[in-house]
Formats: sequence, structure tokens, C-alpha cells
Amino acid sequence: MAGNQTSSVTDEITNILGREILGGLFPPGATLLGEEEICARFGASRSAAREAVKILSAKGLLLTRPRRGSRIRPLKDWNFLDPSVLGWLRASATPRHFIIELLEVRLGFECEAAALAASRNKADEIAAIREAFEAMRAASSGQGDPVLSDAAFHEAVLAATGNRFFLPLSALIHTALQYSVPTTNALFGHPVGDLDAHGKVLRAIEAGDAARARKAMHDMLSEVLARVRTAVELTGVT
Amino acid sequence: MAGNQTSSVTDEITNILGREILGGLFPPGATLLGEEEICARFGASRSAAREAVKILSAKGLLLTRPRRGSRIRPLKDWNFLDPSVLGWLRASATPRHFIIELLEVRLGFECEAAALAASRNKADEIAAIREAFEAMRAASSGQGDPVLSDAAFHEAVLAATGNRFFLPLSALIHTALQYSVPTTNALFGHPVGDLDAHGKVLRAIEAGDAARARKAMHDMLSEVLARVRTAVELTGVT
DNA sequence: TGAAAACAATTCATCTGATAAATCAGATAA
DNA sequence: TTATCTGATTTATCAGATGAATTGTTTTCA
Repeated sequence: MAGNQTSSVTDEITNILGREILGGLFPPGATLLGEEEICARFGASRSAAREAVKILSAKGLLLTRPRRGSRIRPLKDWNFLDPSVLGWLRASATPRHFIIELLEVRLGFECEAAALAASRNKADEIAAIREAFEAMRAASSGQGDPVLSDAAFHEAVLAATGNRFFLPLSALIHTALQYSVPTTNALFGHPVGDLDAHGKVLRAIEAGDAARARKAMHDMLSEVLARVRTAVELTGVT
Repeated sequence: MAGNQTSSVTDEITNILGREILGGLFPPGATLLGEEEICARFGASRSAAREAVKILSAKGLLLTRPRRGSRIRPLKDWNFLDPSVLGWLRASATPRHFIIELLEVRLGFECEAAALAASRNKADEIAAIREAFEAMRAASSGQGDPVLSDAAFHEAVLAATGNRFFLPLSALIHTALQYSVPTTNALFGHPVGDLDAHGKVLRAIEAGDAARARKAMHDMLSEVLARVRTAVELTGVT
């Protein structure tokens, strides 16, 4: 395997089973391996096996009952927005709609987030957005990671809404960018338009103009979505 | 409380600690009780205590390290969209902005969800929306729970998007409705406009008109938000 | 005196083994 | 056939021991 930094036994079991579940090896309704079988498979103790199952249950993937074992819950109960679940989904066979699905959701909430950030108009939180924008500018000329600075920009916008329920969506953004940035860059070269588009969002928020911030974010994401759609068609992924 | 059906020891510890964390008893950065202390407090074994801590960690609330104990993670890592976390937040002292925050997020993604549902135009999923609408109509004349049927309507819309990442948001809708419906009804009587507004959303989706579905959903939620804002002011909650 | 390295103590991680509780399947009786 | 009872299997919980990691202290050397 790749150079993992010695994760714990429990985490190891959790991650492997999580990937297998997200990969479709255990479909909803199926019963996962019993405790005994998990122990045998991973050469671990019941404690480790049980803790792993508890973690998977906490993320909505399982429901364990005495004597019935751990049943895979219906998809609608899975916490797809959980960072780990997103990671497992990404690690398993990636359906072609994955990136597009992520962008559709972003298009939903990020526009409203930009509008809220503009109307709250909190100086320090807007400064964080500006800072991330500068990091993006630096990254565009080779200084720093373009994916990380892009993610930081959008996460700063979420934080600036002053609304806690936007915060957990940053994991989704991070995952989406890890895909869309390399994908689009490979086909279209540098994300030339991106910096300008982000700049428009930033200025609208700085100006406290909610409607303009919403539109700027919408325009930017729409264009990325269109690009990715084109990229998917060009690469002919089935 | 209401008639709990004897939850397990682990769940008991998880729920109590979860409520306390969400209630602000353990602020971010603070260290939660050690394993030994949790065992002593609840009269439970280490297994139960550890499993509870693992569950809380899985939801982003904690980060445990050997010898350092369980530290409360920064708010930005909390999975506020997790059903349990939402429940604990609701159970703890409810800040006045709670309902408004929820509605702001709904306004973000539900409009896009309605638009997507309209453009996918899957017959069976739209039938589920129609069914939920009929249940709402029945509930408005006393037949059934108005909150549950309302939630079912919105969850059906999410399902009709064909996008997995919208599904986990149903917990948020459910929580929001449990608040907004009683709150607004108490002040304005029956939700007279709601049935009509939902009907408009349904018809737009049935017609496959994405733009109209988006607008209908937006109008509906905006009005609820306005109502709740008024209600909050009227009741003079600080 | 200051800094780096070795050490000890504490706490979490993991394993082992045993008992209690819950559920399913088969047997029994009406 | 239906309902109830009983036994076996599996998860839930407990108890105790060992291993591993980190913190804080102590020791050693420059």
C-alpha cells in the first residue's frame, strides 16, 4: 500500500469496510460480516472490530441489532456529506457522474452562501476570503497548491455566512476540487478564467452586495460545470 | 422525556455527552473526560465508554490521541448535518437563530433540488412527491401529521434529483419543520398558503419546468422565512 | 547556564476471556 | 394452521491485562 502513517487497527478496519460498502460490495439490505468474521479477516480483537462497526453505523451506513448482525441501511440514510464517506466513495470505483453530482450541489448552496457572506459583512471573515484569493493568485504563478487555495477560498465564504450549517459542506468542496481542477486543467490548460471569476465574487462580497455575490458565484460554478461536462464528453468516459 | 425504548448503554453515553458538547458544556479545544472518568460517571465499562467516544469522533466532534485524551475539535469540523448532531443541538439550549439558520440553508439547496427534480423528470420519483402532497392535503383537514407529510414532500423532492449528495439534507429539513410549522401555525393559524405553494412546486416539477420549479420553491421558502422572522420578533425572543 | 537526550509515568489502544441480553429457528401444543 | 415455548446463536457489556504513544522530568554534555 501507499505510505500510510501507521493508522490504528480500528481505523484500518473502518476504512477498508467503508470503501467496500461505498464500492457496492455490500448493497443496502445485505448483512455485513459478523463480529467473529471481521476479527478473523483482519486478525483483530472484537474491541477493534466493534469500534469500527460503531463508526460506520455513526455515519449512517449500518444498523446493527443483536443476533441480526449489521445490516446495510438504505442509501437515503448514508451521510454522503461526511468527509470519510466522501473519501471512500472517491476511492471506490468512480462513476462518471461523481464530479457533476458534486458540482450540482455546490451550485445549490454556494450561491446562497456568497449572498449571505455579503449581507453579513463581517470584516475579519471577509479578510480571510481575500487572503485565500491572494493565495490563489500566488498559486496561479506556481507558488503553492492551486487546489488547496481554491478550497480555502470557498471554505472562507462558507465561514463568512455566520451559519453553522454551511460549514460541513467544505468537505464536499474539497473533494470536488480535487477532481475538477486537475480534470479541467488537463484539457483547457491553466484555469485562466478562474482567478477573475473568484475576484468578482470577492469584490461583490466586499461591497456587501448580496445579489451580485450570488450571481458571480453562480456564473463561476456554472462555467466549471459546463467545462466538466465538456471534459467528460471529450474523454468519452462511460 | 417521551417513551424511550431502552436504548443501549453506549447510545445512552453517546447521547448525553453529545447533548452536553452541543450545549456548549465542552467548548472547542477543551478536553473531554478521560476514559476512566466516563466509566465512573456512567457506571459503565471501558468498552461502552470507548465506543461512545468513537461515535462522537465519527461525527467530527472529538479527536482522541493517546495520552492527550479527547479534545473537542473546532466547530468547522462538526457534522452539523448529521441527524444525531442536529438532535443534540435541538435538545440543548436553543439559540433564537436556530430556525432561521436552518431556513437559510434550505433556501440554498432546495431551490436547486426542485430545479433538478424537474429536469430529471423521473415518473416514479415524481409520483412520490405527488403522494406526499396528497398526504399534506389530508393533513390540512386533520387526517395525519402535518409535519411528517410536509417533510415527506421535501424529502421526495430531494430523492427526485437523482443526486446522492442531496439525500443527507433531509434530516435538516425534518428538524427545521418540527420548529417552523408549530411556530408559525401558533401565530398565524393554519398554514393556509402552504398547500397552494407546495402545489405550485409540484406542478412545475410535473411539467418538467426547472426554472419555474426553482422559483416556486424559492417563493415558498422565502415566505416561511419571512414568517418565522416575524414570529421571532413578535414573541420577542432575545 | 543552556540545550539536547534519556527516562519514567500516565493515558489511550488493543487483546483476551467471560457473562448478560436479544433474537431467530425449530419444536411443541392447541 | 396458528400460537407459544425453548434452545442456540450472536451481539452487548463487563472485567482485567498488556502494549504503545506522549508528556513532563531528569540527566547529561557542551
